[in-house]
Amino acid sequence: MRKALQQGSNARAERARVQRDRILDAAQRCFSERGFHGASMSMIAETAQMSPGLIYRYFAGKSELIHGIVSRQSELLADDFEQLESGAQHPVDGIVEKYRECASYNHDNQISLRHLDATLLLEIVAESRRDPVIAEAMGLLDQRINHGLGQWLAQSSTSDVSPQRLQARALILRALLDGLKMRQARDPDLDLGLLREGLQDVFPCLQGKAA
Amino acid sequence: MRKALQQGSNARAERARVQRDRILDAAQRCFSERGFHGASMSMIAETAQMSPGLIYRYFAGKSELIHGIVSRQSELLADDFEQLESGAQHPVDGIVEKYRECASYNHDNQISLRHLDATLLLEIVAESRRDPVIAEAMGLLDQRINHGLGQWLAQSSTSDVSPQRLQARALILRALLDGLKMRQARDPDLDLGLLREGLQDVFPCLQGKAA
Amino acid sequence: MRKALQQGSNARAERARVQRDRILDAAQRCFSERGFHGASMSMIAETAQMSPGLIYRYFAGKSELIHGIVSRQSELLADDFEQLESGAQHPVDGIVEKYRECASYNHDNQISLRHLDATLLLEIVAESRRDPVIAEAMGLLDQRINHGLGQWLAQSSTSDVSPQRLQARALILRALLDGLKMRQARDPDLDLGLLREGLQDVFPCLQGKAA
Amino acid sequence: MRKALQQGSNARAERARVQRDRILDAAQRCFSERGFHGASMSMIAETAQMSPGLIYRYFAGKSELIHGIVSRQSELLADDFEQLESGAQHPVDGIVEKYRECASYNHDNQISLRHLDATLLLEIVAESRRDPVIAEAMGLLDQRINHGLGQWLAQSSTSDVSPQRLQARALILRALLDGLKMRQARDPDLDLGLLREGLQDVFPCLQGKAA
DNA sequence: CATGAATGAGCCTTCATTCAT
DNA sequence: CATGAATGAAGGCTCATTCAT
Repeated sequence: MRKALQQGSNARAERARVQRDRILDAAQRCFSERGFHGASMSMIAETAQMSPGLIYRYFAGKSELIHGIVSRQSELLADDFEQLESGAQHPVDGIVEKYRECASYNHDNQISLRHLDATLLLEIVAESRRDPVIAEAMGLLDQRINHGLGQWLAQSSTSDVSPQRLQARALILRALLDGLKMRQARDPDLDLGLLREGLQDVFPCLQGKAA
Repeated sequence: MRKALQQGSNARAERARVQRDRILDAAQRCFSERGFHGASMSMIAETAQMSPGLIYRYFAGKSELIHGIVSRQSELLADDFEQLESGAQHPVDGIVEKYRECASYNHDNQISLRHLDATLLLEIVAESRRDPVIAEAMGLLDQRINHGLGQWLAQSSTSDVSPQRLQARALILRALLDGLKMRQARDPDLDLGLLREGLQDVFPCLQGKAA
Repeated sequence: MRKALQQGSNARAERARVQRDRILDAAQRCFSERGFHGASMSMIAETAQMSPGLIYRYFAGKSELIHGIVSRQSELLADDFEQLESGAQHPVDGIVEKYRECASYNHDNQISLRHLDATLLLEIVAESRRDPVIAEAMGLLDQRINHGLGQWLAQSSTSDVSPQRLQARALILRALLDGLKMRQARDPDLDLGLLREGLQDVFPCLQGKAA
Repeated sequence: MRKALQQGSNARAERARVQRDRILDAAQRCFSERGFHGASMSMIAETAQMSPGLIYRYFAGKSELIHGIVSRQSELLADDFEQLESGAQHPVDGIVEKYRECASYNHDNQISLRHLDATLLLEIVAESRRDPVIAEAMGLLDQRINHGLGQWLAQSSTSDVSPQRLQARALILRALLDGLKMRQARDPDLDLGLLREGLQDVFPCLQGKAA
């Protein structure tokens, strides 16, 4: 009896997870295409093939959708850092490759749910300044990225670099990456060769191998 | 008679200029506080102490307000590049100083009309993907910044750097600067010392003096 | 199960039909009283006892309301022509009677939804010159009337009348009828006796029995 | 001295007349092109090459413009009836010719100030039901037309036709003419040959020569 | 759990009219 | 007489959210 109940409960929870994901997929797609303010709840509902009302059973409101999207993205991030830290790929190659991935989707007007559309990201950051719900999600994402970046810098730098300097470089690297994302939003067809060349110039510095 | 007419015309033109500026001031303030979609035309009108209808005598619509704001900012940019190119200040100091200026306003919840609020900038970039009017304004701004940055890099690098490498570095520098702006939006109280330290690490590379 | 679903679907469709009709009724009433531009959507919504937003679930915009009104009227037209063609009533009597019906409502400041208020019709025709949605509706109405009139003239004329002459007479008859409607808008209390007398004078010509 | 004053007064009155006419010309043009509600006072002012405010020195409001247009038209009418009554032209030819005149302007998207655009006329009639100012002007126009039509019918009919019958025929003729105008609004490119043929069929009846 | 009809506040924009100059 | 900047009410329409079914 207990088992049956638990099974029922599990099944229910599983179903909820599936529904939430379906909604987030639709939301991310719509937000990417039309922007946070441009995409309506009904449009998202339609994309998710459900009624508008049902969304509110799983999310408290529109902002929560962003929250959900950012949180989900947060988890995907682990993979990227794993690869970076594994050293299997040169960091420059890693960044260029990642950039190419995001941009290609953007360019083909397809949307990859694995990456946050550059424009959407900007909107989210902007919105996070005014919406505490979104701010919370972004805070978490920020923390993870900082942690991951810090970790990698620590391992890839020589051991005589002071922790503060490490932090400083993390800050710069972070800014560089964010700025690249912003550029992606402005002109999606950036010359990848140029990007690689530029990165190769600065990376030694960031790893302290140029001093 | 002619003189009187011309005076009248001048006075009219002057008044128009004043009104336009008053509106743009109000708009920039409102957009910074509530976002492009969050600030309503009547709110802007109220801030500018005029009727909503009057705004439309000077601007064709809401997007044109952004256009106006960006264009105004575009002009202020010249000063920044002048200072950068004059070499009177080390670029790292210039950037840190500029950053401090923007951030301080941001932090005090005041708004400086001399600087584009970081959050607003993100929104503008995001919106520019969908709104041709805003896109045009941003295109112009982009061009100016790229030109300015290119110029400075060319003059501050050794002469044996290939044009393509110069371009690559401009790209990276641009991204770095953009990313810093983005960071400003995320966490306004950044440690300026850390920022300086980080910049000092990478700038030699960007100027080709680290190879 | 299937049956239940179908019932649900039917009920929904039925409700939609009812709502659409309720809106059209309200719109026709408001347009008749205040004109197309004088009647606001909220006024119509209030008359229909619903919120303004709901109207847009059933009609894409204000013009579509006119479209709906005209289409509805279009269907009622069939009855009129049936009676005309049945020959149960002399055409002159039919026209006078129809005129009396419309005018009486008009005169009592009541509005009959079964007849298009003369003033409203004029507005619709005028608006159809500028609004494609309305133009389409009027085009359909025109076609039906022309067809009906043509049919009746063909059957009530002697067989030796050329098709072109038939067309010419249809044109004149149509103009006469339209003009009567226009007169109705100008001075609603027209002497019906006079009208009958006048019609009796010209009808023989239109049927070719006066040559 | 008196003379000078009077001259001044005359000149002033003359100037006023010119200004009024200039405004009415612009208004008629704008109304014809965009409709009563679609043409704004500023648009009319611009067309008349003056400031919006100045219009209000000569006309109390938008409705008065219609009033002025209709009144002016009223005077032009005399010529038409004069020609009709002179008998220099067969009435059928006269009507067809008049129709052609109006339609040709309509069709070429030019606007003749000598004729009321068909669409505008419909709007005016519709508006006259709600606006007393316009109603008054239309009342006058109606009266003149009725008088003119009555006069002509009386002179062109045989003397044994009763006055009531004359009235009845005037009513029908009026409706026919109005309806033709309405048709002009609906489909501007009407076959003139067809029109003439149709008119030739009914005119004998209207003149009582077919009974 | 799911639906989707319904709400109603609020948005951007227009425009007839006024009035200080 | 003339200007045109300024007003402010109103209009059409959208959409996040709720709730009866």
